[in-house]
Amino acid sequence: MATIQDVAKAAGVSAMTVSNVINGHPNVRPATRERVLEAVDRLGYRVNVAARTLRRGRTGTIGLAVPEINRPYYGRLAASIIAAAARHGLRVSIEQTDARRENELAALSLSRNRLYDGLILSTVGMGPADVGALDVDHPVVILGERIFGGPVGHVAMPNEAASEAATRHLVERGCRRIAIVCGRLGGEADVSSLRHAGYLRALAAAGLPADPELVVTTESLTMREAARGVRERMAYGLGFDGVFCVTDTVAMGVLRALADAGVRVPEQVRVIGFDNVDESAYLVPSLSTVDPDHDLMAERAVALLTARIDQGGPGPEREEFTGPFRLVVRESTGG
Amino acid sequence: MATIQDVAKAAGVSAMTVSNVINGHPNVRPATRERVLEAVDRLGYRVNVAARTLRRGRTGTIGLAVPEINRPYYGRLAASIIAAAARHGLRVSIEQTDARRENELAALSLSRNRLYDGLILSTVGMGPADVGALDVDHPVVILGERIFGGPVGHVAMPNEAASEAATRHLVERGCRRIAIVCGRLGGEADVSSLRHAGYLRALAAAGLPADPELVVTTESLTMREAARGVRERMAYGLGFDGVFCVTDTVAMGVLRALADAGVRVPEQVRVIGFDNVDESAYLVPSLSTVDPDHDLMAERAVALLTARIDQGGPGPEREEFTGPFRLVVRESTGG
DNA sequence: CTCTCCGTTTGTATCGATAAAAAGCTGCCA
DNA sequence: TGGCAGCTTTTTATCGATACAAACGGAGAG
Repeated sequence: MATIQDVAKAAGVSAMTVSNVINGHPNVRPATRERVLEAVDRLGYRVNVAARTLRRGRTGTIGLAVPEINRPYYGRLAASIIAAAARHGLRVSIEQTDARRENELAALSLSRNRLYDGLILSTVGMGPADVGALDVDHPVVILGERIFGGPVGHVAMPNEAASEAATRHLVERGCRRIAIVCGRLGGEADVSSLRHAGYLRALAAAGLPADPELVVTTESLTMREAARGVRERMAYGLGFDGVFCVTDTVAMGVLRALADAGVRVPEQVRVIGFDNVDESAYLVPSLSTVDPDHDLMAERAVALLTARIDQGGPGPEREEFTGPFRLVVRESTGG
Repeated sequence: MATIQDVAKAAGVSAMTVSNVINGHPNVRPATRERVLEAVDRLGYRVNVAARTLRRGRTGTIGLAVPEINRPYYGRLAASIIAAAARHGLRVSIEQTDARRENELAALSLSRNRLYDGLILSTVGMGPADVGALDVDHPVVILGERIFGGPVGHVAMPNEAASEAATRHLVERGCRRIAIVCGRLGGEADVSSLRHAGYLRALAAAGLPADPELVVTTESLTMREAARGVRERMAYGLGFDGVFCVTDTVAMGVLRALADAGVRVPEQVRVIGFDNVDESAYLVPSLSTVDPDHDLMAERAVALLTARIDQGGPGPEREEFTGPFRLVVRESTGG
């Protein structure tokens, strides 16, 4: 594989001149540039990114750590982030954490290896006890909830407001006993707790009682667990006429469980989700949901990160951005 | 940020000894190892991957280029590949090509920048004219179809056989006018053409005529295009009682279009897909499909790639692996 | 005809880690 | 006590690109 030295020799110039040409520096005579480019072409020279990285101290790559890329929401997110990063001239390397605390911590420390210029992390498993890990000395942006401190950027969804709007929509469509399907409620600032809070607010605003029996908690936010949770709940009879699902993936599990029980949607039960993944519009019935503008969130996350990268350190203080949302009404709530 | 030199100084040893400790080399006295580890810990030392890469000539990262990570099949694939790569001690960097030829070519040349030790590429846009681009001098594994030459590894699905089995399944369930929804048929070895061939074989074996009107081709294999294609076809009346969809994503679009037209599945029309993505089991009706064992394919792709990486060059000759498949029968074919 | 000045080019040092080879050290045996 | 074998540790050189400063060369001024 040709090096910059080889090119220099072939073009009859010094390595520095080749470097200057490659990097588009001014003050290179056109004739020289020509000669160098011709040699680059002839030898099929490609810059060695490792060497450049070592010298410059930048890798040109950012890390993205998500629980599992194989979930519609994270796939959607990753696609947007890769596109946004490309606009900033950065590549994206993906780590899967399986939503496990130790893997999230490992991702944080990996980015300390200078493997990435910065890290975008979707925390799910870490808790307040890990606040120390967020006291980082390199650029980090947390995507999602469970933030607790440290000099990191933070991009969040409008969880409470959007959940309240989604639940209110069910109320407006005539639902009186509205269930919520969510993950475990730890009382912390995780996705389920925040969205649960919005759900409660909507109930209160409508003057509806908050029946604990209508809160279905699952081990994880997967289709399988959601379906299982709803089936168990229905074993005691259909006690609800509306369901707010904390994610669209959860909603898919719920729709399946309702279908298995012969419950018609939206006639008997109305269902609404959260995320507006691509599949939601094509389900039968199509799924009403909250659309959080993934592209904007991704763009902001990358922008917050590049700002921190450009200023060299982790960034001095905490920065936050909460995205907008839009209710998308479809068949599952009587569209 | 502390370097290996700083650690060496702090521990009162040479940099080499620190390196030996870090890399778990034998012949380091336990007491020394202790001292070094203590210093590493105290200074918060992390190895600089760029420097290591420069010296070793390996990056420890492989590239994965797919059309769009935000499609269930590619998400599923990426998840498996990331897991498989992790088992081989490798990280994965993802590029999105948007199924466009020039981006696929760019991915091939990027991997030449020594950014990756090797590349796994899902070709969709490239054609036989680009055979020259595959005459690579570094490790490459092509995933999927449209292979045409060059010293690359190749992992393929059992397209024809599985498509034939899927179509035969429809025949066995009593379908007599079976449609296929696929992408453009260029006559080349792309996914649509191969699966279309399997479909034709099954029809021939069953003594059914191959009616060109039953071939619905779409611009791209997305839910949107598939739904559009089926709607257009049905504008002239429902002329089929079974549909073989070349991917599950296509099937989702088809199911939606059928629902819009008030056609009942499987009573009036039976539908089968290909890929067995996670969502398929939860659709209503749940989708019969072909399960190609993604984990195995991913493991093989990574194994082919690491073999090529370990032997230094692109690898001498062409290697192929075609996975197994399994028919998964669910509600959409009368399960 | 010589001297500056400025645009261009080059030499040198360096980023941090590690392979390979050389040098130190121990302990053991003759 | 000398010498050797075998473990440990250090020295040296290098991976390839680039920042910086110094050197070069040609044009125009005096």
